[in-house]
Amino acid sequence: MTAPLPPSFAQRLLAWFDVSGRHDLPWQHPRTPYRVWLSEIMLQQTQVKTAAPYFERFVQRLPTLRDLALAPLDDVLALWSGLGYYARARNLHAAARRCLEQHGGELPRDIDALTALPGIGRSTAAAIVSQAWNDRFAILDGNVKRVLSRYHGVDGWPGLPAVEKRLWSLADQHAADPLLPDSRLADYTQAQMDLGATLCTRSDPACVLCPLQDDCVARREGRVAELPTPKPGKAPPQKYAHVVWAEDGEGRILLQRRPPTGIWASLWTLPQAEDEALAMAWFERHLAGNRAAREVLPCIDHAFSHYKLQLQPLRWRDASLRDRIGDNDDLRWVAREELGTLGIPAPIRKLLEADQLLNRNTGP
DNA sequence: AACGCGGGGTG
DNA sequence: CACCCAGCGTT
Repeated sequence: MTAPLPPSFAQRLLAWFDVSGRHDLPWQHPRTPYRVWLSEIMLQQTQVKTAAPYFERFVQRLPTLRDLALAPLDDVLALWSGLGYYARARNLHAAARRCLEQHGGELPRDIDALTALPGIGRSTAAAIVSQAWNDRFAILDGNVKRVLSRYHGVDGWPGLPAVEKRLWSLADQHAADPLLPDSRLADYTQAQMDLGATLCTRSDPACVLCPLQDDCVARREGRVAELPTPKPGKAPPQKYAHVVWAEDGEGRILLQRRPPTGIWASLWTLPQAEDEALAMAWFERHLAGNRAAREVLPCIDHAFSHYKLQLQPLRWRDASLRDRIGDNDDLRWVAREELGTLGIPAPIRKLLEADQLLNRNTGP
């Protein structure tokens, strides 16, 4: 069971809408089922400013559902040209023809019959019946997802099924508010979209003007900029490398300073090679000791913002630098006690210090 | 569950 | 340039 919602969500939204909502959108005058339907289709993934001129031209050329159904598809596509997502136009045309055949030339008022028409999903069907007939159905478009994510502090990308389910549940609860009058479902639907489009915008929302600011969870917790959770980016590429862990007879570790730019710039780390062969070659080039006497340690996984790195440590004990390559500024033996005084990448430090801990606990 | 569709706006 | 926008249908 969830706690009862503040009963004033819809009321405050409506009071705000009466004063500050958008009342002059082309499809509001007159607000007929056909015009509402057409506007909702045009506004799928398309902003009002972009769609408005297309809407005006479309209804001037095809003023009724019957005109649309009887028009050649090519005419409809021509009116759509430049709007994008042309499947919307094909679906619109097909749906109009089906209305002519199956629904007496009218758009059905039944939500399931609407959803069965091509191009009309759950949210669009709800937007149509609520705006055209004041029927009590919740919408959940991008605007409402953003408003509800912030207002209720819902974490997670709204595209995730579990998150979307939660948002639908919240939208349904608000629409069921008994303080939301039967006569005002059209305005309530429009008010949510107006709030999302004009105040509760994706970036830099105008919270000080928002009618919901007093009990908005994101506002209270300072998480307005973090919600809704952005769509996860493409999986970062996985990269691999080997690191050479060489110790001398006294247990000191050979560390190398990274170049001044790039990842881990100027930090001290284990010498790194792109693959096993290059790691072996690095050992051969710089170190004297039994090349074959290496330990293959468990891999280390580390995530950067733009890629993931898996490191394969190879360890040699009792190694020494070849005579002709002595200590220099970028390569040095470091005693375990010194590790704390150097800048070392977290995963490398963890690797080295885990070993130190192990030696202390189980060593002779 | 993931993807394609698309032109336009935005940081 | 990458990402997002009054989503939906397909795979």
